[in-house]
Amino acid sequence: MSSATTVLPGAICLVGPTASGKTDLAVALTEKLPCEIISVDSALVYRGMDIGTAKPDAALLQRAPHRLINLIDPWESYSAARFYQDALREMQDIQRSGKIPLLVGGTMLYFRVLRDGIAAMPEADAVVRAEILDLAQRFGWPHIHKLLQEVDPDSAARIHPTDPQRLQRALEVYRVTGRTLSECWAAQSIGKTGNDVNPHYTENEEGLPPVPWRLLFLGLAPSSRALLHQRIEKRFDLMLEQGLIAEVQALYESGRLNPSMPSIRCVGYRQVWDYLAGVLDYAQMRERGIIATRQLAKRQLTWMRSWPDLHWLDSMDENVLDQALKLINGAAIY
RNA sequence: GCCCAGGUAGCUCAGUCGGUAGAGCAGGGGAUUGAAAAUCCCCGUGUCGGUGGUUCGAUUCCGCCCCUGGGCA
Repeated sequence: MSSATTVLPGAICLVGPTASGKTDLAVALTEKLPCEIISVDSALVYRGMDIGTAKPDAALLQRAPHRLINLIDPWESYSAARFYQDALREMQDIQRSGKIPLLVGGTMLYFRVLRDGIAAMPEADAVVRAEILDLAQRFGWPHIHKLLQEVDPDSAARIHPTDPQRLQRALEVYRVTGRTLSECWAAQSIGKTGNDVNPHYTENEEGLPPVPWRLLFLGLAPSSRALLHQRIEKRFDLMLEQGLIAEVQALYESGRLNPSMPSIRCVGYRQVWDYLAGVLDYAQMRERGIIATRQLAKRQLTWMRSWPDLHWLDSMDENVLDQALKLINGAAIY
């Protein structure tokens, strides 16, 4: 068992809620260890969305390059499965250069997909989604739920009749493949950790397995939630000062975007969009932006609390860097 | 000082033709498989401003008082 474990290459995963200081710690780590950063963030993938996503600026990127940022335009969409393939490719590339991948971010589903793998399913199908959406708008989502119940009762039992995103996806998978979600999942056993999987994995119709890497999870969070909230408020105001509104205005005026798109649903962008559309006044926009960021941080912390083998680091501790190095050395990641 | 409109959950408010009250937001908990910074589910006892009166019973009707906003002087 342990002999199989030792052949696996190691990677460091630094996770934390928004505004916890992940980037600072990651950059500091690159200066102490032979590692390279891979971003694990569903918002940093968008080109032209810099201020509101707290994307590292050019000077910082010069010092510490980040992979998997600025991949797509805001009218496109990314996916967890695409992240898996992109991240694995970058991890292997970093490994070949003799360095350690340092995966940094707060998109916990992406980390989860690396850790557990993902079943073989079709990618998003714009035409089928539009058909389902049209039906939903005419007859309501509970009607979609009934349709799903007829073809995939397992999923219908699991998905709430008012959850548009999951209902749409489940019915989409069935209409495109003729297979139910449960059937797709059954072909792929998930829930194992990457540490236990056979390194000689293959990508096939059974889906993507847990990545054949030993993943060391470091969780960065401030010791008090009040402190994090303070930081979030300050950072949102800083974004406004730095020109968040102008950044969103450019997107608003591009004519290619609307508030139902994933990019415009990002925290901050959604609220400024509503401000530009006259739905919110300035004070409401600011308040809701801050609240939405706090709620995001809370959801991220919830994921982290349930994460097995997560090593906690206090972002307010001045010796955070030493603590992190100690954990990495202790895990003998290289 | 007078007139008007209000004072109900942390906030914004609805409501009770008199039988002690409920939405949204906030907050808490939980889900989470190709949009995840997304999407959804569950959780609501609060001297109904104070005080007297009418009443079997008042947050609801009436009187007085206090507070807030607007108007008139």
